[in-house]
Amino acid sequence: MSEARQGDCAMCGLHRICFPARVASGSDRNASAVHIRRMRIAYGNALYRAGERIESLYMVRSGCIKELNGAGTDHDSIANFCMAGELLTLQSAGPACSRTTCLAVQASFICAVPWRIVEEACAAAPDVASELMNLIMKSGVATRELLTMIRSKGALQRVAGFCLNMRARMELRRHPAEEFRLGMSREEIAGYLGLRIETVSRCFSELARRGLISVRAKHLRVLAPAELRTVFLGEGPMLFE
Amino acid sequence: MSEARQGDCAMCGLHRICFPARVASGSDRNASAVHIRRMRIAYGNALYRAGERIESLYMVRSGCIKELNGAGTDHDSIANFCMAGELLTLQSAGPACSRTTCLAVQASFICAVPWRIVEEACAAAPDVASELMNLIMKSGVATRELLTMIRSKGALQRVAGFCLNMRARMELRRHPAEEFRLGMSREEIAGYLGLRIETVSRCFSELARRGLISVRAKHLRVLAPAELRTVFLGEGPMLFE
DNA sequence: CGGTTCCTTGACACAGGTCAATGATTGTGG
DNA sequence: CCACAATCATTGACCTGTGTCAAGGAACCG
Repeated sequence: MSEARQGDCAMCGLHRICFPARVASGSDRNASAVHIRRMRIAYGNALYRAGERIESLYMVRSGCIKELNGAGTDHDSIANFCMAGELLTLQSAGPACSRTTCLAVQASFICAVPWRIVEEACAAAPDVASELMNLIMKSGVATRELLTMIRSKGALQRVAGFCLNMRARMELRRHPAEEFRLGMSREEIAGYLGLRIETVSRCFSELARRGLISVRAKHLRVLAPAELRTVFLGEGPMLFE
Repeated sequence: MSEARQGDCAMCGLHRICFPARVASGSDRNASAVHIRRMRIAYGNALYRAGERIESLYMVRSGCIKELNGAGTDHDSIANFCMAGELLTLQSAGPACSRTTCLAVQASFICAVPWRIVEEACAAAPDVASELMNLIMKSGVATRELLTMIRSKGALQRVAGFCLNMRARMELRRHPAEEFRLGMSREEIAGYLGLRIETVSRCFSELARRGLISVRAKHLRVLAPAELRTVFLGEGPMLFE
């Protein structure tokens, strides 16, 4: 059973893009199973909290994790949503303690590689080190893009951008991209986008009214990505009618 | 002359906190002078532009540099202001091309260390490597804090936070912290904070009316940091009167 | 000193926040 | 499996903070 849980990396749908697997198998093709630890986080539970020492690099295997600045007591501190195939911890790794808290937005499975192993792999293989550096910087770029969006775009544009972003990430992981399930609540989306839940709701409705998406509860279907992009890029705020 | 320009690291007021100096002098105490290159960027000129290959790690020695996402053609893309003693390039270093454009907000002096030297120093000294990693992550934390501020705070709070932030950074570099010169224009502050110049102006005026700061053109004086912090932390938006 | 650019201030409009009521969805116990 | 409650999402009416437009005023530069 433990054997089975640890040995199925090759079977994992994410194997193609799995950085942990590449790290762990640096020297030995079969070592990955030994070093990668699997864990399940139930809804609402923490993977780790601010102030704790982070001993592993984590990847979301399935589900959705929200990364909160600090203890995450304020509802306005969602720094990022991590979907299947994405890495956590990149902003607060190393010897220092975590500055973020990671909570499961829905029941999630996580793969973990001890940082010690990551560091060894980086020292042994320069391409792994530079890939890690690239991943860290990319995570910074994502934050900056969110910042730019929130500074300069209206509510409808933000929500359109959110839908497109989610779609792109789903597609990257080879999920069916047209229709998928949002793991997070309206409140979490609102906090992430710097809006209120009522506004998020109104924007979803408006986009649905225009026939660009369809939403029912947490099920989202992107009907017209091209027009959605037009809305996202378009100037000015929400403009009903 | 070239000797003089390169040899005065020990005379530099920033020497205490200068990461480039520490990197360059890793093996040899006197090597720093050899590897650190100095340059002057005139007002409005670029240190580098998006798409260019970055061959050095840069530090602002004096003046102020604005880091823009992408080409920086939009006026809403200011990712950061870099003041004396602060590092650039941390988010877009390495083999990839720069994703940011760096322009001089005012005439500035820059110190540069080739990334090749940085990498060598990191390989040779693990504490330099971990310090670099820490610096990169800290720059990410700053971006996240800005994001949180803009998502959750009103205009007056943002401007108060901006004043406090500037003050703290001046203090860190041993500048006189009560009164200093803002290098950037109102338009640049507005773009950075996600506001319009009129709003920034009104907020400066309001804070001055309350006796917390005094502003005349680009000269800023922080009169009551404690009360300013109260405004910054306080809930709700601007609230004239 | 005159022109240009930047900053300040005012009047007004509107996007989105707030408050409140209703409807949908999920979870629980009989 | 159905009722019931609790939570979450939607929708409407209204209000306010900040954007927009416009008109001076101050600072900078030749």
